[in-house]
Order: sequence, then structure tokens, then C-alpha cells
Amino acid sequence: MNEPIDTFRQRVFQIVDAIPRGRIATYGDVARLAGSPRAARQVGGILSRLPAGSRLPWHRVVNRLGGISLPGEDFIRQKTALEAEGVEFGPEGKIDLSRYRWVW
DNA sequence: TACGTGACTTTCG
DNA sequence: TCGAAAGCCACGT
Repeated sequence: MNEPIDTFRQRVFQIVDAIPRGRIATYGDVARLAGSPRAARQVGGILSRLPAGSRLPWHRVVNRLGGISLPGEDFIRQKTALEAEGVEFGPEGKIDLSRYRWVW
């Protein structure tokens, strides 16, 4: 009955959900783990369409510079959530990837 | 049903 | 070293 739908989106959900607390991953990492190294843009698009209450740690996904691509309030929200997990931001609002990156 | 858009990354010139 | 374009998949109109 519950056939595991191996769509790209389902894999993204599983991967993001597997990111440990206090760690981060880049869009490219998630895309690559999902099976499409070039689909980083879609990862962002999928996360932007996340249903409210999905309980997915989307805030642990950042761009390859360790920065947040979100504008305005969502930027604050993501940054606050990460800081609450012990992730420190640099002077330019970027995360030290070599320190917090979940996968290499 | 088809086309356009989008939280990005990588490669080529 | 810098700039531009392609690739990827799902969703909205």
C-alpha cells in the first residue's frame, strides 16, 4: 500500500529531515544526495513550497557560500533557528561550512 | 494540456 | 580570473 514514491521531491524531504541538529547542508548537497547534482534550484523551489507544519528542518539548508538566500523576514527566521541550534554566523552573516557542513 | 518561473550549482569561453 | 549559460524538477496560471 504505501508505495514509496521515489520522486525527487520525496527524496529531498527525507534528506533534509535527516540533517542532524546543529549541522547544515547546501542546496547542491541535497540535490546530489537526491540523485540530481544539477537540481539545486529545485531544492530551493521545493522548500519554498513546503506545507506549513511539515516539521522539516528547512532552515538547515543554505547556499554553497554558507549564506541564506531568503529575503527579509524569512532570512531572520532561518538565522534565528540555526543560532538556536548552536550554529554560529560569521561577520557577513555566513556560516563556516568547513565547520558545520553535514556532508562533504 | 502547455508554458513560464524559481530559496542554486556547475561548467565553458 | 570573471562573466554568461545550461541543467534540473515541481508548481502555478
